[in-house]
Amino acid sequence: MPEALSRSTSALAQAVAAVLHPSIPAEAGLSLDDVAGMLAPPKVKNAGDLAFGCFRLAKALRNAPPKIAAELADALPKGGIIKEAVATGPFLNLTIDLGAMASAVLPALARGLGEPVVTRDEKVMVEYSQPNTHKAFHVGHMRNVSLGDALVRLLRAHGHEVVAANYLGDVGAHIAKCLWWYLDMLTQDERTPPAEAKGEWLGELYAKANNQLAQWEDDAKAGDADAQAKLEQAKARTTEILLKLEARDPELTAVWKKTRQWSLEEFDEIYAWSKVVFDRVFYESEVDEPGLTLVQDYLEQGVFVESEGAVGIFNEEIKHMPFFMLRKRDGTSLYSTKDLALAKLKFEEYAIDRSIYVVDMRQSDHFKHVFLTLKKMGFEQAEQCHHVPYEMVELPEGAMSTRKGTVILFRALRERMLGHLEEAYLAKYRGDWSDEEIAQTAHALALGAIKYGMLNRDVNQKIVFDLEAWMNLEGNTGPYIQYSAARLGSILRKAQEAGKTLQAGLVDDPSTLAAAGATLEQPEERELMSALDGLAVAVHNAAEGLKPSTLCTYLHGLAKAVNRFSTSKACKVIDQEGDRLQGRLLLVTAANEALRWGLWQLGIPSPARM
RNA sequence: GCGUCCGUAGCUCAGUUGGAUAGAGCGCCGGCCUUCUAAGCCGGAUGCCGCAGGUUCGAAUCCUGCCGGGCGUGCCA
Repeated sequence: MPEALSRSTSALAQAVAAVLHPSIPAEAGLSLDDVAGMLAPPKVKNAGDLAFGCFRLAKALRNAPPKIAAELADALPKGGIIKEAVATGPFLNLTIDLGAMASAVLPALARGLGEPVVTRDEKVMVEYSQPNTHKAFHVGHMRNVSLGDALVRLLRAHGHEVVAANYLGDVGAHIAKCLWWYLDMLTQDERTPPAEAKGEWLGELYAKANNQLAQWEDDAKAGDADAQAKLEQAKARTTEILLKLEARDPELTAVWKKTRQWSLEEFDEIYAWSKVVFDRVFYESEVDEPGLTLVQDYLEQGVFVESEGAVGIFNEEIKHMPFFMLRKRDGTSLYSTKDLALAKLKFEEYAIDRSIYVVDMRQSDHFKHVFLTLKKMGFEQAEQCHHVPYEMVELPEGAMSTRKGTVILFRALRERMLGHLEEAYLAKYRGDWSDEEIAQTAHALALGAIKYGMLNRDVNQKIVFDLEAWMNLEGNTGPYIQYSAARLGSILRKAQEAGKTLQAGLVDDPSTLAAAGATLEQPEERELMSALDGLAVAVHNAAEGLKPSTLCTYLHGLAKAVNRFSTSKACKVIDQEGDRLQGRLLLVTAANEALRWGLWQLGIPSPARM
C-alpha cells in the first residue's frame, strides 16, 4: 500500500481530528476532513503543537469563538493523542502526546517515500523549455526549465500521469538570419564549428547577424544610404533563405539539418546535466504545415476571416486587442498558426485530459487568444488548456540583450558555479574524497543553487540574476537545504559505524514505536516533527497551485528545524541507547528522507555529504 | 489609451480559503567550533504592509479609486 505523497491534510491533523471531531457539536456541520483541514501549527510560540481556530463555528453554534474554544477544551478527552487542550481566546491550542505524534508522522517518512504512483484519472501534459535552435541557451532559459521540470515532478507526486514535453523552435526568421551569416559572411574555413558547444557558436552567429541588421536599420533611419542598401540586400537574402527552406530546397535543407543538429546536441547535453527528461519533443517544423491547413479549413468554414490581406480571427472577448493573426499576408505561418496545430496534436497523440504551457508572462494574451480560438474551432478541450506564466530573469543592469552582449550563457553560468564550488567549498576534501565524488558533489550543489534560486521566488516576481550574489550559498539557498540533509546523512553514517541502527520492524510495531517516540521531548525534536508533518500538504499545495515556490518555502523551514536539531547539544544521537536512541534515529531517518525527497520533487539532487 | 503583473524591514522577498504579537534571507552588532559537518547555531536593532476610501467582530489579504514601476498591445517568436 503506497503512502500518499500529496495530501490536503497532514497525518497528525487527521489523527487529532479523529478525536476532536466527535467533541464538536453536529450543528457545526463540519466533516472529519473539515476539522483536519482547520488544524494547523499555531503561529505564536508556546501554544502547543496544533491550533484549532473556532471562528467558523460561531455562526452555526450561535456562540462566541472564545467560548466555543473553552467548551471544547473542557469536553475533549485527554490522555490519548491529545495530552493537553487549552483555550487561548478563540483558539483551541492542543499539545500532542509525543509517542502518538511520532507514530503519526515518522513511520511513513522513515520507510522511504519512493516513486510516485498514479492515483488520479487526469492525465496531464506539461510543455516547457521551448528553446530556439540556432540561438544561445542562457540563464533566462533556466527559469523555464527549472519550473517546468518541477511541475512535472510535483504533478506526478500528486498522483497524475504526466507527459513532459518540449517544443523546439527550429523554423522561422531567426534561422534565416543565422544561416545568412553562416553562408554569406563566413569563409569556407570559418564555417567549421568548434569541437564543443556548437550550438553556442551558432548562437553567436545569430547574434552577429541580428546586431548587424539592427545596426544597418539604425543607420538607414539616420539617413545612411549605404546602410539602407545593405539592409535591403540582407533582407532580400534572408527572405530567400526562408522561402527556399519552406520549399525544401535540397542544398539549404542540408545546411539547416546540419546546423540544427548542432543545437539539438547541445540542448541534449544541457538537459542531461540539468537532470530533466522529456517524454516527447515537438518541433515547430512538424506543426507548421498542419497549422496552415487548419487555417485554410477554418477560413473556408468562415470561422476565420481575412483582414488587410492577412488571415485571423476577431476575438472580441479580448477587448484591448481583438484581432488574432493566424496567417501573414505572404501566406506564411506564425507562432499562433503552429500553436493551433500543436494543441490538437497533443490531445490526439497522448489522450491527455489537461494541457499545461509553461511560457513567460509576456505571452499571456497570446495564449488567451489561442485557447479562445480553439474553442471557436469547436475544440472543446481548449478549456483544459492552461497557461502557466512566469516573470522574466533580468540582470542587475537590466534586461538581457544579445545586442548589448549582456547575456549570461548557460555554459558560462555552469562553469563559474562549478569552479566556485570546488574552490571555495570542496577544496578541503581534495585527496580525502575521490575526484569523481568532488565533481559529482559540485554538480549537485550547482543544480541546487541554480534551480532553487529559480524556483524559490513566486512566478510573478522578476528574478534579478546577479552571478556574484548567486555564488553566496548561505541562508535561503538550495545548498543550505542540501547541507542540512548532508548532516543528517552524516549522523546516520556515524551511528552505523558505532553499530547503532534503527531497529528492524520498529516502524511497524505500535508499542515500541510509541515508546521510542515518547523520548523526543526536546523542543528541537518536537519542532522538527511538527515541520515534517507538513511535507505532504506542502507538496499538495505546490502541485494544485502549480507553484513550486511554496515547496521551497516549506523546505527552507524544514531545513532550519533540522539544523537546530543537528546543532543542539541536547539532541545527540550517537551517545544514546535504548528507546531514546531509537527515537532519535527514527527522527533523523525520517527527516533525511523528507528533505532529500522534497528537494528531488524540485529536480534537485542531494549529495551524500558535502 | 487599453490590458496585465508588481509595490511589505536598509536590500531581496515569504505571508494558505480574511483570523493570535506581520515573518525569512542578505547586510549590520554581539556570542558559539576538544564529542554526530561553522555552507551551521544562538541573541540584538529596523516596518504609516504604496496612498485614500469601503465591506467585516476582525484586512497585508476582499472591493473601488488613485500614485509609482515593469511587460504586452496587426504581419517576430
